[in-house]
Amino acid sequence: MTDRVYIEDVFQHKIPDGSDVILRGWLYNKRSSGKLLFLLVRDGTAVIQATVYKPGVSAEIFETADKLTQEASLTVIGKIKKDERAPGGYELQVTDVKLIGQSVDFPITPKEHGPEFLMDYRHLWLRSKNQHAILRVRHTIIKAIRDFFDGRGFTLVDTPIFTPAACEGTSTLFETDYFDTKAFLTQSGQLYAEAGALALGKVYCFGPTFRAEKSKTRRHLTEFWMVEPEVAFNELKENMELAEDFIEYIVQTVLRTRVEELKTLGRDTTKLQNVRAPFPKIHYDEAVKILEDAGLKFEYGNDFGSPDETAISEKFDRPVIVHHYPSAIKAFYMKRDPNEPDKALAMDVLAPEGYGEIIGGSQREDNYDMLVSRIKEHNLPMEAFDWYLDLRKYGSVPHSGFGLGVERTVAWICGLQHVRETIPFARMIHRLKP
RNA sequence: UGCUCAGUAGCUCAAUGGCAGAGCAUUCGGCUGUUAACCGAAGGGUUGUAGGUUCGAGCCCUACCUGAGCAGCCA
Repeated sequence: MTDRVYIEDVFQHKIPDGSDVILRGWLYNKRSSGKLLFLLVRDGTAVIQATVYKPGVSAEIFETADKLTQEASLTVIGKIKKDERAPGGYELQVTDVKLIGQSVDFPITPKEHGPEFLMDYRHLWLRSKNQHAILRVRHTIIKAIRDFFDGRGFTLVDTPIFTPAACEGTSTLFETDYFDTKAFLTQSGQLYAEAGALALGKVYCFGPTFRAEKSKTRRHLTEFWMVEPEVAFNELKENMELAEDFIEYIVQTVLRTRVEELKTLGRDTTKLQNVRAPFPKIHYDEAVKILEDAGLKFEYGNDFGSPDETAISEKFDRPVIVHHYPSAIKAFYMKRDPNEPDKALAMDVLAPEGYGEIIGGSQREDNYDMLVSRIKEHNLPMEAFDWYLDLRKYGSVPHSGFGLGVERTVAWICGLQHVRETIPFARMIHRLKP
């Protein structure tokens, strides 16, 4: 009896040495030594070396194996053997090979390629080892996000992608035609999550968000995934504590379960080991002092630029939380500190190693009249926010939340230079295909 | 949108203003232990586009196109 097995199970010693097995997959690479062929076969779980010895198989089978090309799909039948010479310590001694689908001139060779070429062939690039590792880490991060909130009694509240108006009024939105009226693709589910929090207490939304800014940097996508928890009765302090516990949980889960993938990516994990709560929490004024001490040109009252964030995060061995930003540079819905009326009860989490802002959050304005004047100050259309204002009319409470960018988090944990590799099919200003 | 850089074989890159090149990939040949295998041979080019300078332009000049990095915006 010959069973179909996954390669991963072979390396995890789940298949007894000497077993006859069937593997189904694709040809990753091939080497030949005359009468001996080395087929590197991948099936999505791992890559195994399969050997075809000419005198050991029929001429027809040997020729089939000899003519296989990169990424041809195939079925191989053979015997699993322990062998020190094989990568991973196991190989398959082939008795039969069947070609399923041929692959002529596969564009991505095992040599170097530039990012533009690889992004053009993103649908095929996903078949390579590093991309497997990244996507598996992404999967684990997303699962950790959900496990964290689910384990704390949060309810997932899905928020709409079509929205009637800007959430924050600052960013540029993608506009679409919606039955002869305008609709915009959401840039945040937060306002709806607030409604959810006042209904269910602890909620989070998790979905794609869209920003039409013409950003061309390694940190920006036009379509990215964001998770946004929102908690009734939480104030700034509890919000920051939730954020640090959350990030600790994500990072430690990846470190525990994705050791191999991080090794494949060449990620030095020593700095990730430090990611334990509590994180350092500094007031905006302290952050400004760090910049002044570092000799950077910075005007008090401004938001931090990318080089500023890097300079601040370099002072710490784990993510740092900056709070009490000037309210003038923050969104209309952020509550001001009664003791410091020019500052918002806002907080950003800056990742180490120059990865920048991965979380932005705040305590929300919960007073009806204050919120009305904020909307006026920001020149936002009052009628678009009538339902949002209702939340302050009927049993308003202090509440807080934040948003975490999934792709920036993946880039940081994987140690990648660019967020374009952290999502299967990136959408950027110059990239709508594939 | 601004600044900087780049565009040459399928890919990654060379080529002082003077014959268009290499490695990999592909095809053919060789090899029973390869590890991005190796050895030998062959095919493969409107040098991003348009114009200009020059006896002569891949190289210099102008415009445009495409992309990358940085900045702003933000997660």
